[in-house]
Amino acid sequence: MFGTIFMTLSEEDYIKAIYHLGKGDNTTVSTNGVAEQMETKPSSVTDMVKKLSEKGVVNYRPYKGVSLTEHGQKIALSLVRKHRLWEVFLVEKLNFSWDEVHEVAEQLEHIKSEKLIDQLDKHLGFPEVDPHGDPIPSKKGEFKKTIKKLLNEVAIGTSGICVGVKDSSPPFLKFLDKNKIALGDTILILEKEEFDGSFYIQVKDIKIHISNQIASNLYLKITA
Amino acid sequence: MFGTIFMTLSEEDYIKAIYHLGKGDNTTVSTNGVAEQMETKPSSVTDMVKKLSEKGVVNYRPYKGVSLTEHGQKIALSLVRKHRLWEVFLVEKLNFSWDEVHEVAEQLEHIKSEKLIDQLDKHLGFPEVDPHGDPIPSKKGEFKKTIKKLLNEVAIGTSGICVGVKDSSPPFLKFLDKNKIALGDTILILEKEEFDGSFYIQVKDIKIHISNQIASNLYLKITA
DNA sequence: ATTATTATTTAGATACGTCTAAATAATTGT
DNA sequence: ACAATTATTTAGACGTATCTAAATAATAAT
Repeated sequence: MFGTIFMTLSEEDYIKAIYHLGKGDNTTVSTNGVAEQMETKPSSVTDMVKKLSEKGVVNYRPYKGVSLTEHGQKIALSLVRKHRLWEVFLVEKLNFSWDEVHEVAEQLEHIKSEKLIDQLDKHLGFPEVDPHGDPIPSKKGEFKKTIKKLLNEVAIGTSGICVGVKDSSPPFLKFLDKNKIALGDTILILEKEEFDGSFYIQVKDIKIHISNQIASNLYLKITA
Repeated sequence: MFGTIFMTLSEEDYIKAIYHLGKGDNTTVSTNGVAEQMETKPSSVTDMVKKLSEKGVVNYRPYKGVSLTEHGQKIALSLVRKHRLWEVFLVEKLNFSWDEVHEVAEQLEHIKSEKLIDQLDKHLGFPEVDPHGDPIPSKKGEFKKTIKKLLNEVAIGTSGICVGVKDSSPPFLKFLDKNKIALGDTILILEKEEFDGSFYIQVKDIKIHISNQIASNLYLKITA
């Protein structure tokens, strides 16, 4: 097997876009779809997709759309791996917040060095998910599936990452803020109070008690 | 003052090359010099230097050479700062060895995020020198001067980073290896034995005794 | 099924960064 | 001081990645 072919920055961005549009499965995606995702013009996509096809990383049939080859998928997964590892690094080691990491990770994911990524992975303690709760592919490209659930639907004893709210009214957000619950936090479900459906949960080493109404408005991402 | 103008990868590389050729002072350097440093052709340098001149980062007079403007120097120092901080990161946190860091740092130095660098600096404990003993410019562009000296010429009590050998014969290198002295190691001069000119030194928490002959063949880089 | 609409591709242009070959300026040797 | 040499620039070309405008294919509507 030859080492991964050299891809330009731009080529890598297209591969990632096609990957994300195809939702990780190898779905065929449209030229216009890619153009929108990349904030570019359809004609540019056609040009690039032809080139990627020559390189053997996508399957392209004019007017019929484009999908990643096996090789293309490997590259996409490697990029996703790098992106998410860097996100963990930024949050855990450099005090970035949940919503600041994407732009920087978008740059860092293009750095080419196998050793760098392997060592970064080790340095971070081989994390399984990124700060948004999304799974980090292994070196070989395997990764766990995750699902999004409301907190009140999650089994006792499992933990997940807070990824969103159902109710985004100011009072609710204020409540979360007061209780130091933020997006990106890992939440462990300790116990359910059957009497009123309330929950005992643990957020960053602090145990708190939340009503069922709160629980049914918080989305967690959990490893399936 | 406006934030730093956007520079492409290529432009940044030229700025750094001009900076290094000018040895940090604002010396005027030749087109051919830059071409050699960059491993490119003189005509390419002329083209780029014209563009950089338009952008106000270099002073360029045809046939007379090129130098950095104050703005160009700021950019160069910022690149050097980033490069060296990343080198420290790679060695201290990711177990890279002395000689593996350059290529990767060369890529990382182009990442654009002020917060990233500030936090990285903090994460590393605000280091003053990189693994090669070269000083790291502060955010404002100031940095300490360093000089290279033979170990036997260094004052007692000072420490420096091992950056080279005068005698590179196999027996000498084998001696260094046996005594766990490697390039990049910080060496502290503890005491000098006046009787035979030998030295007591400390390398990575270990005290050792070396002859004057050894001491006069080891180069240290010390902060002036 | 034919037309209208939308999606996609092609053709030709532009900006960037590079190159080679030719022209011109600066420097060196005698 | 002039010729020879070397350094530098100019002119014209190429590859990458993009764009606009026009042409063509696929899809939807009646």
